[in-house]
Amino acid sequence: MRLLVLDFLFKQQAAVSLNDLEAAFHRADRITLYRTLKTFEEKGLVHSIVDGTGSVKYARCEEGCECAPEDLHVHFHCNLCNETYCLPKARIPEIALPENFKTEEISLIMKGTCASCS
Amino acid sequence: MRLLVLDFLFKQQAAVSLNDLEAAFHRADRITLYRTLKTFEEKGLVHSIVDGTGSVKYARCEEGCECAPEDLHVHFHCNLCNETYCLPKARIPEIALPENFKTEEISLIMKGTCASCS
DNA sequence: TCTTTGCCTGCAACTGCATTGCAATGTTTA
DNA sequence: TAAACATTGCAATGCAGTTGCAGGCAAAGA
Ligand SMILES: [Mn+2]
Ligand SMILES: [Mn+2]
Ligand SMILES: [Zn+2]
Ligand SMILES: [Zn+2]
Repeated sequence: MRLLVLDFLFKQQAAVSLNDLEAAFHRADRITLYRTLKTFEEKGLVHSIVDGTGSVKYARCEEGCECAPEDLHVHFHCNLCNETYCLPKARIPEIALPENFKTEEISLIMKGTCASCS
Repeated sequence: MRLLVLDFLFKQQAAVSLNDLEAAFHRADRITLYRTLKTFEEKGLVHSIVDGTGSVKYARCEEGCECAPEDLHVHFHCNLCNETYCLPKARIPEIALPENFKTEEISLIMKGTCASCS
């Protein structure tokens, strides 16, 4: 099961929600798929994306990704096709914070119209 | 009711969730508070923040804010005190996107330790 | 003043996503 | 083979967000 899911995830262009997975593997139990995603995330195979649509998306991590701040990239959610894409080439720039703020994670979500939809 | 909530919101340093409001106005109904926030957001008095904690936060808009891309600022979620702050002085820099991506909204959430907690 | 109209509020119910407990099944290891 | 461990499926639960409906209140009109 996990191998099938991993294969599926690595073939996707866009990030995948639990519902997407369920639709692709209608013979597998929703909970199994849920735990599979959690396991993959824990092991650093995928990263999760909270894009504000209400359902968390998952996408594979780049080769050698540690999910560290320097590995972070922008995510883009298209309001037309409703897909969320990783933009690994759009790195998140340094942000100047007020005194004594210590950053551990950054999430940058852009919304609009993707290339396929425009 | 709305006047009380508006006054409360404008006094806060950190963004406020529906649960926060409910705790502050335990005599008011949860739904009324919910709809009050929605109304304020619709009228441009507050903006909502999806910080990935599972509950949406609300904070007042700056004077003259149109919630347009140029009004956008960074939000910071402290993992210790669990508060989410607006950082209106930390503007979101321009991000270079691939060809044909059109941006309508940007959300930049930073997580870490805030000044009060460090 | 009396009535109509529209807005505000509260209760109840419902949705959808995420999460956990537990038992059954399957797989590895001693 | 037997024990230990990992994976899966079912059921149930929690929680944030959302909607329908009806009563109450207050402004606007007759
Ligand atoms: Mn990504
Ligand atoms: Mn803000
Ligand atoms: Zn699109
Ligand atoms: Zn803090």
